Amino acid sequence: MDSLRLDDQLCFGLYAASRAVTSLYRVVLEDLDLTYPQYLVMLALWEEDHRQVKELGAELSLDSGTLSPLLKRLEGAGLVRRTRQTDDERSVRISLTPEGVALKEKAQGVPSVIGAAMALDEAELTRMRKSLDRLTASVNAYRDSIS
Amino acid sequence: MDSLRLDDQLCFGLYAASRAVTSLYRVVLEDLDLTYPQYLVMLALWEEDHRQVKELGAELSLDSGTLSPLLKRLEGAGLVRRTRQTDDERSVRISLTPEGVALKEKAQGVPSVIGAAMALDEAELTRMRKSLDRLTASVNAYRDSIS
DNA sequence: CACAATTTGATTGTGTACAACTGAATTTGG
DNA sequence: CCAAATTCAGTTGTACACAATCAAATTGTG
Repeated sequence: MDSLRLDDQLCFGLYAASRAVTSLYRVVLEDLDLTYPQYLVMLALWEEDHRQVKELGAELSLDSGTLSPLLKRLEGAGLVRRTRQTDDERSVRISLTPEGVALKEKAQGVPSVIGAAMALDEAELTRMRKSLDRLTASVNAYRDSIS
Repeated sequence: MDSLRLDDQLCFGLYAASRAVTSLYRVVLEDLDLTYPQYLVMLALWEEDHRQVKELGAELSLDSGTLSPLLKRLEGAGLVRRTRQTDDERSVRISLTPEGVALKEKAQGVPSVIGAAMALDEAELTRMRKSLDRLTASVNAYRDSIS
């Protein structure tokens, strides 16, 4: 299993599955004019509004190089507002606009469509999620240990 | 399980795991001066040399918009050659240079490092790969059916 | 043969990802 | 109290992804 031929069965599977899911979201989110990463940010804000860029980055494992332009696009679309915090001028607070809050209604149908497309039963879904979480943790720990 | 809160547990897990694995490859492939997608192309060519762009695209599910610039970078690095086919001037044949062939030796150690980092036993690895493959197939089929 | 449809790769434009760096603001150690 | 270190967001540069479009070459059909 250490050959260059079989090596990537899992890694490539992961890479392919991730792109497939993203491309499904592309179609499903077309109505909302959101990309998948933008949708993730909106999910985080619907969950808890008024977050620092840093907090969003920690939750989604994305850095400012990705989030800054993404948040500007969401601001351009009128979904969020970016305001400097008064007590700490370094940090920027991201808040939903009324339009951003309202978009949550339109997003209600998304999960069930995605769920239907995945066609996995509850047990397999749970098992997979756990495996993925452990995989991410292992891989990140290993990467940090060697670099 | 259809709430916006829980929706993305699996999808986000997939997204996060895929990025984590790619970031591990970034470190591991540093020595070879390859990105992960470039490594995938090299794997495909080590497996079978002299392939059309179209064939590589089919194997990796990547289109020419991704592959054309990527292959030019590999050509710039001296790893592959791009030649127009004489019998069909539309198609471009990608061939490994001696340097490209030689790089395979340096890549021998990659799979075991990745395998160690993932820390999954054989059974879980197999189960996960199968789940991912089925997931990809379901999701792609569903996407095609609605768009 | 003519010519419309298809195939193939390239190009353009948008949007992530992420490393590396910058600059301003804040915190901390002495 | 103040210089050094740290934090935070933003910017720059490189490299995917992928939709849309294009041009050239080939193929199928009448």
